[in-house]
Amino acid sequence: MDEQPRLMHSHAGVGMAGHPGLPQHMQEGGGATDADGRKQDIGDILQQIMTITDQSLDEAQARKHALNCHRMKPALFNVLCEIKEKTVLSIRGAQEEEPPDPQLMRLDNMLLAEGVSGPEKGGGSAAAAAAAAASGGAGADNSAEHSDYRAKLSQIRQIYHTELEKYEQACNEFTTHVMNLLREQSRTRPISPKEIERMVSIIHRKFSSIQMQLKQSTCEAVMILRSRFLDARRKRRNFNKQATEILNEYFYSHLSNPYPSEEAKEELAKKCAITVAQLGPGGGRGSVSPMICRVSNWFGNKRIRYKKNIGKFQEEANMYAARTAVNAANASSHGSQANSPSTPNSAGSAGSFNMSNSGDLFMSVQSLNGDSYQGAQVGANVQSQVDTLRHVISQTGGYSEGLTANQMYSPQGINANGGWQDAPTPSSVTSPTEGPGSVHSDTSN
DNA sequence: GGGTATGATTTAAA
DNA sequence: TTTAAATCATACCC
Repeated sequence: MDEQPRLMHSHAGVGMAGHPGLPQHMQEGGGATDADGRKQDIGDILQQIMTITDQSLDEAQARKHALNCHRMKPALFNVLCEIKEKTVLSIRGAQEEEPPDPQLMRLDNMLLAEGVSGPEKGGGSAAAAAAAAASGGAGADNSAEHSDYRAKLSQIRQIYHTELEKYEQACNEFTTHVMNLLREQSRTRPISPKEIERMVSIIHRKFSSIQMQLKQSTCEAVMILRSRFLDARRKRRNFNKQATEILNEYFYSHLSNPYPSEEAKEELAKKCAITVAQLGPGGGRGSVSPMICRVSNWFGNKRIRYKKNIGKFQEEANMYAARTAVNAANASSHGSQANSPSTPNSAGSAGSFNMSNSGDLFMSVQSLNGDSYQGAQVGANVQSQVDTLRHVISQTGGYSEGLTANQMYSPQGINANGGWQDAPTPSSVTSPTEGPGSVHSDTSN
């Protein structure tokens, strides 16, 4: 473009009497024949312009060149300038600055907050961190899931940036192309800088609307990913049967005070092979380890459900009482006096706790005898109790069959106030002591 | 599909 | 911070 485009400012002063669109020289020496000839010329030029698009590129270039060199061209150009002047006036109103699109702003903010746009934060994202924080301390243990989340988010981020770059490149290319075209066209028709500016802004607007679609899709993808991630975290995973049995054994053998200490919880978690659960805010019950949290959850649920419906749990209580009694008896008969009350089953075998010191066991065993509980019986011989129990079992063919719940088991652990017999002081299970009103005894005595 | 069991979460209290 | 209690949400069973 070595030739300076003839922009609109070059036509100042155009217009005169006779023919407002024609310059002076076109109206001079006017005979009828001349006028007719001029009209014919203009008509020809216009006709050529109209048909220029129907021609091949080479032909069009040749025609264009011919037009540019035509003697009537300056006159025609000025006519077009004048027409343009009026047109530009009419479109001036549409040039107003538009306020930023609120939806676009929302999308931008969201992408920024999710870590998709803006600077990348250590390969992760603000959202991942937020999700981790929302999970209530389970973050470290869920690193696998987090890394999965981060990887997917990073993928989204990458796709987003690639697409965005493509759009921007296409936008720039298209803008350059249109500007070149307009510059080229400005040789044959008047084009104001504002008009070019306007065209560019139209192009940018079109591309930004496409960008908005991209941003919207990205946001949706992030939302889906996030909801899936969080939903997965909320999923309940049942404990396996063995874990439930271990927990139940502990619960029923510590019925008077089913509040395992932190250590006991940890031990239980290990014993049960409790995996990391997806504990959300509050679900952790304030504990440090998520595994311990799950144990705490289990005990919390168990305590409240047991208390609410003791009758329902009687059979279960009987069963576990009998089982622990057998375990105690076995331990006792092997001469291995239980000596580790603090940590469940530190001496016991495969998945059962040694409850030799558990007063709760006695409560159940004594109930099996049909005797009402008497504090004086505290310290009764373990073996005799177990023998009785075995007798009952052999007679009934099962732990509870043939016996009513009341015969087998009477609700224990709950005091008249609806609380547990032992003070609900957590972590006291390590060494159950005989408090006032306590109904259990320690066999080690 | 509906009922129940059960792990997780939330809220309030101590 | 832990717990009780209520509630939610899902797994499981029929």
